[in-house]
Amino acid sequence: MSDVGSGPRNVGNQRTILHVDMDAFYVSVEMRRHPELRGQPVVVGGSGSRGVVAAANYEARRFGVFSAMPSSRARRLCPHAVVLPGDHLHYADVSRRVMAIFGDFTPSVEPIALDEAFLDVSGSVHLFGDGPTIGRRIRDRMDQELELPCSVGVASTKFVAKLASKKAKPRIGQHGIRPGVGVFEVAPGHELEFLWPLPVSDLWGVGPATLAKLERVGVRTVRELAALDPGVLERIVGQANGRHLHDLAWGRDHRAVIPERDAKSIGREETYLHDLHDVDEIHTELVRLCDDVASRVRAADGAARTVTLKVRWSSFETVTRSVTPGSPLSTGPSMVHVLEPIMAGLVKRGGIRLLGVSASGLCESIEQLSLLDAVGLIEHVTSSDHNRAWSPASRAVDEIRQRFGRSAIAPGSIIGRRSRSSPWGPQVEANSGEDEGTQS
DNA sequence: TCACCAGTGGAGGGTTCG
DNA sequence: ATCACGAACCCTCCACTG
Repeated sequence: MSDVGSGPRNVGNQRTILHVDMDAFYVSVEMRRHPELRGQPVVVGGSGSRGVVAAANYEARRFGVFSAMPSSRARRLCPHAVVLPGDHLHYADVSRRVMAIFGDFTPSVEPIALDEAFLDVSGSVHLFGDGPTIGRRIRDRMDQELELPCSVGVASTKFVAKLASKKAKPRIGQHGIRPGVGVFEVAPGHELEFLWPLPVSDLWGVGPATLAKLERVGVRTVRELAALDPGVLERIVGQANGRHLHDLAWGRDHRAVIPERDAKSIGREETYLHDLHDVDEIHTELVRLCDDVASRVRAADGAARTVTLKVRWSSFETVTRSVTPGSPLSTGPSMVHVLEPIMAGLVKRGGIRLLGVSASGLCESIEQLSLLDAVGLIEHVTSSDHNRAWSPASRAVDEIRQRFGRSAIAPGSIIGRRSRSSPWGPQVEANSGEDEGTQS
């Protein structure tokens, strides 16, 4: 209990980091379009039995409904809640305007999700005022220009700023919803005072598995974690995680706000409303997923060194199988070609609940089919031959889609079928007449 | 030829986050 | 007591190389 909170240190090169988090973002966006829903419990998310809640407003949270909760459970807890399917494209559009407002205060904006970002405003304080002042100005603009509430955390490090924004949020009390303070600052030098009473589960990187390991050695608060010998901690939770957590418990976090970073993997997975049994149908889904992943890989001007297949059976057992062929892939057919044999070995094990394809080891694309390669194609078809053979066609597909929309062209085997899924699980079948009406 | 070692990279699984 | 999806990162095992 010695030097905690003994005043600011190292003020000279102190950074000022903001963490801005929109309150119940998806629901708040929906409220602008449906003012009549104000005051009612509203949930955005998958409506089918296999979906989850993407966002719940505070009225719904009073009934114990939270994001990531299975929709079936949410319905039990709050049967009268209004459930909206969610409109990801619209949220992404609003998110761009949110990020644009952040950009007016600093060029150093690191989006974490559609509704959340870190801002390094160290260089902006002489223009707009100190951290809390900038936080208040951001909240005002969100309110005036977008009618969206948000909470702001201010601190000298990213992870303390993130915890601070949580403190600023509205809360569910015994007497209903209590508004939050909106902006919460942890002043430089007061980090440990703020951190140590918190439960370890509040730390970034402590999920259910790590929490269980820490509880086994009697660690429940950040203070207790800080007191643990670093070597012991590393043995408990692994080297990288141990070092990281020990640093966080002592308020050390040197990670910079990074405005843009290249994606390291691109993937797509889908949980089906009904388990897949039919081999042809499974093949069709594989083609669709590969087509989707490959086109996004090409959109990033890249190719994938490794492709991974993920299968979840109805038993919920899940496996991944990855392949790294001789040369990088950027076309759907070439990905199907390398994954098909693996798929064939897995289909026999019963109904399939989920299929996924992901591309990793992304690198710059390699181009063109040479005459020699074309001759070689006849002899033995490798995945790279496959890839080069399909490259020109794939680029043509990209152009058509760019001009006429995503659904204008598709591999022959998947024409007439389309995904019934959303990012929050399969929807109920009712609206299968006119979905995908979001092409503009 | 054998044993050992260090480094590397793929594969497969797990954890975490929003 | 049956829970999505997309992405990042970590760990462990293993094969290969020198």
